[in-house]
Amino acid sequence: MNAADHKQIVTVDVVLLTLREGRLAVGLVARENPPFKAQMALIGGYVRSAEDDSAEATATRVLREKTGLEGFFLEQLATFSGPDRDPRGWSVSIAYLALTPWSRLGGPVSRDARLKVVPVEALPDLPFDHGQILAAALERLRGKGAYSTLPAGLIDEPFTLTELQKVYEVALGQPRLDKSSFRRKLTELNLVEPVGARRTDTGGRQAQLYRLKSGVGVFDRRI
Amino acid sequence: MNAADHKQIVTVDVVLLTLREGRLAVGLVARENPPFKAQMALIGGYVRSAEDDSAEATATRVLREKTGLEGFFLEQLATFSGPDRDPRGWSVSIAYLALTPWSRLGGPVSRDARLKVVPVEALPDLPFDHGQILAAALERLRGKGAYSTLPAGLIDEPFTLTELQKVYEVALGQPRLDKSSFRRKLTELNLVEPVGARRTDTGGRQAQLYRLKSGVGVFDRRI
DNA sequence: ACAAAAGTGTTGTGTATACACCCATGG
DNA sequence: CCATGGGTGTATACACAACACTTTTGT
Repeated sequence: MNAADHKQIVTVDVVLLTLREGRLAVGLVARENPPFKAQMALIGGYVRSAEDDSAEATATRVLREKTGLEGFFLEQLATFSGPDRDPRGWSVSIAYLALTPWSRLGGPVSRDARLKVVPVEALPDLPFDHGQILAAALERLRGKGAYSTLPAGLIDEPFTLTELQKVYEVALGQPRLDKSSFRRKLTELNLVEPVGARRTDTGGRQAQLYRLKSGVGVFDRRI
Repeated sequence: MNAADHKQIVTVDVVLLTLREGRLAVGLVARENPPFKAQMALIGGYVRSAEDDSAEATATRVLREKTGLEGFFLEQLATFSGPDRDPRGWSVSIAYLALTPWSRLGGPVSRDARLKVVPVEALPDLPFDHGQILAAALERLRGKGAYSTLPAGLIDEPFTLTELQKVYEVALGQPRLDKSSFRRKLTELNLVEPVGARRTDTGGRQAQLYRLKSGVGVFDRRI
């Protein structure tokens, strides 16, 4: 075993998903350096031993650097590796899924022209194996979204149940969930709790606002 | 950013699980080198850029080196990282879950005295964060086992349905699954198919033998 | 009064659980 | 003919999807 055997490149890539104008969208940045300079890519960067306490810390840091924000929902996805996925050499990318309401990106985005939030149905060609990583993220959202409150990370709290249902429909790729079943499950499983306000700007009857009871809840039944 | 920032250690650790005498057990090897020399630890090793085509290839290789065998069921678990988990420095461990029937280990194990298969209820202290990695593996087995044929990787094909049910009971930590429901689900969801032989060595009525229809099947209902 | 959106009931269909029962084989 | 383990049927309770219906608000 020679010296080169220990020189793998270690990076983190984050799939930052949000819901923009009713469509699932992903945050991409123009790459500043080669390879693939100026091409749109997932938010990512090298792990820095000196400042990062874990790969998750790297994810938090690169998100802060590219969006100016912190406090995203963040979950490890999977790790991609091999000699060919990066032209610089044998590389490891620890991939993360991040979720955010669009309202948080609406402001700061304008300050950093490099960050673009692109609908997943209108993606440019992505460098490295970022297409695969994004596919894994969407599959996780669909899969885990069916039995957890994961999709709630895509909108602001508080929300109305109708709003939340629309988020689930988009996240799961299901055109129409049943209103009655959806509400019963969320309330009976104690996943949401009402806040003392109602939404008044919708035209019809004023809707009760809710928030999640405790972070991301996972349950055994499907939504 | 200085040069040390790119010098993370990249390793792979494999949680090799099997079913030994009715109990869940994990394959451990005595470490040959410091740190923690001679202590029992998960099967693992450095990623070697020159010979490994991916982290999964590293997992396959270290399994071959420690057990003399190939062809295990293998699935990526998660990646553990940080400055403190390994005294040698900032490290990344890509963890894998491997499953095997005990019969495969029974033979070659005796050839390599370093490999021990230890019941998970009688574990020694493990080095690094191997305790955490093992916990993640058991949780994956329990979680995914409830809606997939994952636990079948713990026994030989062909098997009787009673045998398979016992494996599920141990893997999921459930003392007693209902026989009728278990059988109905496996057959109605087309997960197993009968082979043309029956088990004759059980005392009572001869049992039909089955095998999995197509690798590890995942389904939406619980077992 | 009407439209629009929120929110609730009702009903048929299916699925799970628990349990009892029958079948085949060896001693 | 009894013990042992394999294999099947059923009844009750529960969960779900679909759909209709009622309620509240703005215009």
